[in-house]
Amino acid sequence: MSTIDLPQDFAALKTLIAGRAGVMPRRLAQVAAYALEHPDEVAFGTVASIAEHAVVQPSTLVRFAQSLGFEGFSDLQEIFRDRLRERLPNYAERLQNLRAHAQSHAKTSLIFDGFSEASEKSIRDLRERLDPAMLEKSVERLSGAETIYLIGLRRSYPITAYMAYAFGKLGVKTLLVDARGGLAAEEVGFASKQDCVLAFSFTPYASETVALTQAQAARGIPLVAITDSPFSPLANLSDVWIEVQEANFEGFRSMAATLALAMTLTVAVAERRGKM
Amino acid sequence: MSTIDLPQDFAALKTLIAGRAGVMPRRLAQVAAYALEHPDEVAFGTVASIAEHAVVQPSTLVRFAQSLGFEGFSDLQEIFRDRLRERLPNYAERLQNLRAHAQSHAKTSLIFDGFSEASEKSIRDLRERLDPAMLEKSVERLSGAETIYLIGLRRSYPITAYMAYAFGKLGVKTLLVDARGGLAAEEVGFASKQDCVLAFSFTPYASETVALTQAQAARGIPLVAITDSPFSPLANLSDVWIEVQEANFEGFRSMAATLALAMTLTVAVAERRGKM
DNA sequence: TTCTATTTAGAATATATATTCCATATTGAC
DNA sequence: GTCAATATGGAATATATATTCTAAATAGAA
Repeated sequence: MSTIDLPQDFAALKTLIAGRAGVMPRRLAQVAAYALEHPDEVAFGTVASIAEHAVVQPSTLVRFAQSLGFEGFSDLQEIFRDRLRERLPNYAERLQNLRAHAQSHAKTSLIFDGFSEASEKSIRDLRERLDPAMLEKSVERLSGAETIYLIGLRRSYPITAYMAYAFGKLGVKTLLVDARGGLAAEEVGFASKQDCVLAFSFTPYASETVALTQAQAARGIPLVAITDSPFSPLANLSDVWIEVQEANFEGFRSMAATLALAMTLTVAVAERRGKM
Repeated sequence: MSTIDLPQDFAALKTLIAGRAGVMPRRLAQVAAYALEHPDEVAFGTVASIAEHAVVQPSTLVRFAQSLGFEGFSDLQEIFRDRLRERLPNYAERLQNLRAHAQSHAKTSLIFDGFSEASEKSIRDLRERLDPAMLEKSVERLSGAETIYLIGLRRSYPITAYMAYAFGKLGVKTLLVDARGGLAAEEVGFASKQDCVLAFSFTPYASETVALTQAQAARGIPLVAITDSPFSPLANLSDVWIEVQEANFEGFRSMAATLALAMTLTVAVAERRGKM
């Protein structure tokens, strides 16, 4: 059996197994049925534990994997694990798959696919993980502010730039702190305790963002932080902070989840303001 | 340490780790940060492989787990595995819960839901509609340029700001045309036929973007346009243009699809450049 | 039925993996 | 600075795990 037509993802594996369902020896068919019915067990279990559940011998699992063309059971198990971790195949793997299936697509489309998937995954993850109470607290704090100071550099700058624009249209007073004129520290220095700082920073945390935010926190200016880990230098500066982790493709992190969150904050704050 | 207060699920684990983030020894903090950032790797990896990725010794992982009260690393790993097990089958359920929960509790969560769905829909739509041939042409034209002039104002400014940042990191020469100093027309006037203009504009097309782009097209500068309709004033300025329609929530259009496209162009152009 | 080709069970083995241990390094209090 | 307490690196070890192997069982063809 050649290595070329090995299934690379769960869908392909299912197809392969379904195609052979009729001509499989009894015990192998038993394994196949169990595997498709309990994919989680297969992903996490050991050969021994899975064999026990499927009521076969451990060696049967190995033979099953080999009969599908895998070298051993571990290779087959990887497919089940990838399914759970929703691993986005990287560019090189995509190209390989493409060649294997001889479909003629454009290379750039693959890259677009990758970024689309990263965006979708990021949003899905944040939907599951976002803490509604903390979101509410953020909106409350921001809507209480006279002026919102937006701090975000490098990768986070597009986010704050968007918010400055949208808040502007909605009549919420903001100050976009950028490092352009080298006056960032002076600008944000005008913030008072009636204002609020909204800071964005992600690994590797831009030192200027961290320094500016720390300085304001030390002065007792209310702060809302958006960052990617409890270990972020922004996380321990404020009791109100939101964790956002973006998936990446080829090392380029999506911004889709952060942007959706930014839009949410913008609209929610404007709406609450309007009611007061 | 007693066994009683051991975290039983991922959320509790995160809380526990976040609480100790400040008072953790260096290497243990390093493990904690890695674990929260790459929960999938921790779920599936071996002590050796995880240690390698986190750049610590295998024994550090065991000590980390023990410092949290677990008997060994394997017990801790179970929490990470449970997290993945729960997710896939219950996803639809969780979404429903989120909606139900949001309705009773927090209005802001509903807004976030709305923006998430708009983002997901936008990306899905673009994946279906994007013409690979036109995408390829865009990459070709952009990668042939000496300098890429990025034009995008208002809602499109975050996109061009992102591209300017990412292109910069990748060593591709760009000029971000913004209206800050009122010098946009002069800046973009330096463009030559060896360069390329990449313009973004969506309804209602910002007059300045349209004017700047028209002027350059009239001078014969190569142009790639990203816009939202064949009737856009940008669409008939260039034979190379891409249509992107974003879904909106409460009148606020998503930017997820445009951003995924922008990332694609950035990476594809940089890659093609690298090969020449 | 009889014979042959497959398939299977289970033990044996080789490999991978988590954990422990201890000498060395680092940190923090005085 | 000095000392004690704590943390770390890396080798050693015990354990778990996948895989292989062989005799026995089963199925299929004549």
